[in-house]
Amino acid sequence: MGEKDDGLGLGLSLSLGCKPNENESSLRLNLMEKPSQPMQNHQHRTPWNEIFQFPDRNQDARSCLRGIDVNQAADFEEENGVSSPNSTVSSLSGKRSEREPIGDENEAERTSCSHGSDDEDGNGGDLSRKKLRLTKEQSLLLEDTFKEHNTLNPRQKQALAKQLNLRPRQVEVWFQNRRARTKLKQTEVDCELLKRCCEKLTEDNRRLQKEVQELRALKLSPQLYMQMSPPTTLTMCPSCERVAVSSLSSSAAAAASSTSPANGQTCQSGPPNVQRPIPISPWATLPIQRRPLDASAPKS
DNA sequence: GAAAAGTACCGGTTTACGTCA
DNA sequence: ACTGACGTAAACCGGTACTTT
Repeated sequence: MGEKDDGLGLGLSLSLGCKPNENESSLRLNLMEKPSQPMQNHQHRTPWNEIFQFPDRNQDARSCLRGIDVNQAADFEEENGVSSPNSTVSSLSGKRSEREPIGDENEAERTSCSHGSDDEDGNGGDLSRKKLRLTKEQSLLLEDTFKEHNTLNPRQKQALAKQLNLRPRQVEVWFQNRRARTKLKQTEVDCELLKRCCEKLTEDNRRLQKEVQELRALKLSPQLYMQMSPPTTLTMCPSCERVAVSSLSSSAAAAASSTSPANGQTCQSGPPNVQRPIPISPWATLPIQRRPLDASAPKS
């Protein structure tokens, strides 16, 4: 895979020239569950109990939907091989089922859904996997835990599973799916943002192309060319090719006459010629036409 | 250091379930 | 009441990356 963006950390940097404070910015939804806390890359996993500690350990004081002290609860599960990703109901799954300890599933078998009875631990006679919808309370607790941290270490998984009356594998799957959902949502938002940026750039491009066309047309008709109001976009010194400011006012034109002399003069770094203002057209600083539009133009 | 095993995660897919017309 | 389409979410599969032995 390589990128290992770990779901929420979608690093789509949308720096396509969109101004950061434009409307697009407000479009960006805060789908990152923990934006200030980068998702733990599983290559450098930090033990959850180091970075995810609930401040209040008094569980009785909280609702059951808030803040499991997994470090305490995990003690109950300590004896079970913690980190085995238990497969679930499917007896058809091959390699995962092989390493699934069957014994500890009995308790969590009932997922407080009405279908729990025919679950048969996934190894019974029913070959079809039964999908057990989580209850509202289970989902709430899972969501709450996910907001605290979107990955679980084995201990946390065990404890959460214990609290939820689920299998650890179910908790693991839920977290995986939840990360995938979050990433998908973030991707959708990013796509929308990119789309807007693209539309804006397309519009800018269209406008600039139109302006270029107008300028080319005007250059072919010198009379109009001299009477034209200055261009709204960039101008350039013909010799040094330095870009001047846009629209030339009279004073700016005078300044431009001193810094960007027309008629083949270069803008030498000398004292500006203030005594002899050169009457130039506002187009005097047009960019050099390196590729003549009309190669058959008179050369004199 | 190389190889194998174990583990955790991810993307993609399958499938059960709930809803609605 | 039944049914089929559809969306959602639970579960699975194969692969990758990393650690441990």
